[in-house]
Amino acid sequence: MSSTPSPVPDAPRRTRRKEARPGELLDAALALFVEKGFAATRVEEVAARAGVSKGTLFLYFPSKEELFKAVVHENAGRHVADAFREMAGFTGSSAELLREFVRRWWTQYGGTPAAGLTKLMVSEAANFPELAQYYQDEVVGPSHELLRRVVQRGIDSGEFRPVDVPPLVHLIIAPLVQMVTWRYSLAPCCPSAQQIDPVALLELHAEMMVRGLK
Amino acid sequence: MSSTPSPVPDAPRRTRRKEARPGELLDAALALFVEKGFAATRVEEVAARAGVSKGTLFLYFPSKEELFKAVVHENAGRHVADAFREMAGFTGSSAELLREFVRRWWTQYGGTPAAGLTKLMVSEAANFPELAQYYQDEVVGPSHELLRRVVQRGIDSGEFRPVDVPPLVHLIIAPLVQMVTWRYSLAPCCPSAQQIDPVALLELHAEMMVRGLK
Amino acid sequence: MSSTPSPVPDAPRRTRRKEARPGELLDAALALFVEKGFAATRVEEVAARAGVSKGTLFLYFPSKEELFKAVVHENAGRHVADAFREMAGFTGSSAELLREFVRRWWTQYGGTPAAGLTKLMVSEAANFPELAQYYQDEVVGPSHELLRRVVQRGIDSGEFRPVDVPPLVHLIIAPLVQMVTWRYSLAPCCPSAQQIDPVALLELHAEMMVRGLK
Amino acid sequence: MSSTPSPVPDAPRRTRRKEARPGELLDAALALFVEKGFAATRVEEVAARAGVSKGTLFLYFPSKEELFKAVVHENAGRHVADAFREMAGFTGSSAELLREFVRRWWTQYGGTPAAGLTKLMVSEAANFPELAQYYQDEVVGPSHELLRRVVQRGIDSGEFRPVDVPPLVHLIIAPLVQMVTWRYSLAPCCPSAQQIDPVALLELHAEMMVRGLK
DNA sequence: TATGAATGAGACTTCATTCAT
DNA sequence: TATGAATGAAGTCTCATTCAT
Repeated sequence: MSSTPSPVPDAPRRTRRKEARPGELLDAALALFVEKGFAATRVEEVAARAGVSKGTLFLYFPSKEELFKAVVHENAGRHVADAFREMAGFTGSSAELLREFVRRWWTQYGGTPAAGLTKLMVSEAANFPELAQYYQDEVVGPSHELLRRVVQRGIDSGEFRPVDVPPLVHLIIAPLVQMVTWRYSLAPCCPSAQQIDPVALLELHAEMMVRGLK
Repeated sequence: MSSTPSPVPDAPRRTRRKEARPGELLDAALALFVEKGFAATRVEEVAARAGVSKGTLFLYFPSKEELFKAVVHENAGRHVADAFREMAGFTGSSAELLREFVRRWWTQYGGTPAAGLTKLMVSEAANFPELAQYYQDEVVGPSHELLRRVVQRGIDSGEFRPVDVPPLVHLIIAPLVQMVTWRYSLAPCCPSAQQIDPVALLELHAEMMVRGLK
Repeated sequence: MSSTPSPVPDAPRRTRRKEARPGELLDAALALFVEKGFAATRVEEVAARAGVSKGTLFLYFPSKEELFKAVVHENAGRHVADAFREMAGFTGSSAELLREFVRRWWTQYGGTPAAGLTKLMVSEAANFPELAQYYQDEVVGPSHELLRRVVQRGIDSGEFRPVDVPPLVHLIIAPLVQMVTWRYSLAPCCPSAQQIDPVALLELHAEMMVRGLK
Repeated sequence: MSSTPSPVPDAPRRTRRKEARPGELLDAALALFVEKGFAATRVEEVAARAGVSKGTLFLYFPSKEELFKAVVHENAGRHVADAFREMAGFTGSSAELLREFVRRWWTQYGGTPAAGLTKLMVSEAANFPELAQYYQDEVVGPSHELLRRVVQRGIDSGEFRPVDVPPLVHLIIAPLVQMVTWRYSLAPCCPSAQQIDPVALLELHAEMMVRGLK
């Protein structure tokens, strides 16, 4: 532990650790809040999972509620902004753009630990209304906006038939959200439930949407 | 929303209503557990909403956990069995059968307070694994089985193109589950979010599925 | 239950039962208080053991404390007064009087359920100081007074050597009290403990006292 | 009696005394359990008497029951083992050995706060059967065994007349147990009762036993 | 900065007591 | 008089938060 073979003083490592603390705590908190919910998670567990003591957690976050808010802020929004940027320069067909969106959603968000945030917001929205609003504004709203543009692009180009766009966007998003919600709630408890390959499911989903829009 | 906080406005104290109490308590518990989660709901709140005192609740349910279990048992499974029965005798086209399933799902479940159970299970599955398994066995499994039959019926008759049925069933169910999950989580907190008419959304969903299956 | 084969109306039986109620409740309460202590005994148990409902108990005793006091009053004192009377007319030797006292103590008190009162007072004296004082005045004091007279009689007649009477009385009483305390506390839990025949023990006790006094 | 309610009069709040806490809590618990019984003692009282808060008690003992068990384990058995050791090397007459046993019993146990354990076990044996058995095995059994040897030694050497040893052992022990039981139950409530000097009483007891055994 | 012992508000649960029937 | 459903004060235990070290 305290024996450093390298002659370099341990200051840099300590500094790095010190700066890494909040991130480690946020990761631990995300995982535990997702798994057990906000109320059923004890701060001591979060601290232990991050490898620090209970008191240390409170040096970085003034309360359990603030820790929760930081978890949401840390994990929300980033991916949507990225997606916006990357979708903007797309030059292929709208069908292909839709397929690309679904694929990217999985690799950048749905398949990562950050996806647990979705279930977390579902569970705790009523107890943290201002966070729910924030999540709505930063994640849900922009995501829908992005998809509205994708669909409108297809309609405008004549590739898709004219449809009522907002409801359709809900239908595109629902299976994505549902998939991650499922993965972090019932799925871990139910070995009996048949496991569906996420990628295959998403491929089929994109296919169904494209066919339904022709 | 505007549901009566107390069953009778001018009810006297200490009325004896042994028969009605369990049901009133279960209704109150469902609403509060759905809204705030199991841990964040106090038994005293449940009792108050049912119009009784804290102690009375424990006359009917030996613990908060048992109350929770009773809430799930009370609200799970009933509707699925009904749906099975009514779908069995259907004689129209499979496209119409699919549309009928979606419509019935809304009138019999999605639009009723029992739909809150869906969000409740998402939130509490990890804390009540045995209940999650029960819910999987009694509700999720049978629902998927029912839909598998509906789709297979269409494929067998040549009305639907051949598809991998299990993933498709997930795609049919996802928007339904997502809708109620949404209604009991983010929606109440976000007036800014555009409200989508459920019936219109479900009509479009059925339409997209049918088109995607031709 | 309600079918009475006898043509006699059930009024007399009811009347008899009504008058017997307090006694049945007191018996039940004595047994349970002795077994589990005052605080750990629930009034509902007492009522159930007496064959009535919880509410009925409160028709006869205004509170659990008053029930306890009634139990003590009911069982205290009676035996001592009897003993006084019977000892008064004794004409044999003082050694024989001492033996007779010990024998009578067992048949009239130590071997009856009322003996549980001894353990009860030991356990609850601090929580019911005025009852402890009452018990001291009605039972302990008179018992010691009685024995003091017995011993003094022997000394006066020259049958016993001169001793300090009050401490000796304690020594005569201790094994009696200890025996019943034991029977209602550790003995029921410890089958491993060798069972001593009470009568033999008391015979030996009287013998030791008499020998020690010669 | 005049024992310090708080360990240090001007002790600051929130002192960290991890080592000393369990012992202080056990002492406080012994005193209160003896005085009021297990059920009637509130954990908050125990904590207050030990000079800590309610929550601190649960840092050291996981429940009130475990605290009780720890109190018994802490105070049981120690003295018996000591007595065995010291009696083993005795070289005087058996009469003197008996007197020495009684004296030692008082200085090492009967006159110390640990003597309250005797009354505690009498009161709570039925509610903690496994502890009663433990107490029987660790304290009562060995004590009787020790005294059996003492008496048998006297009989073997011809100093005592032959008697049935087990009942006699009960007679030797009864006044000792009775004395401490008394001191922690009725005595504190009854100033009217004549106070007997314990040492004088025990001297007389030993004398009576020795005389009765000649 | 980091620790973890200490705190005390708050939640579940029990049960003596009340009261409508 | 008898019942037992209903009540609510009180007790055990948890855990977010504080603070001496």
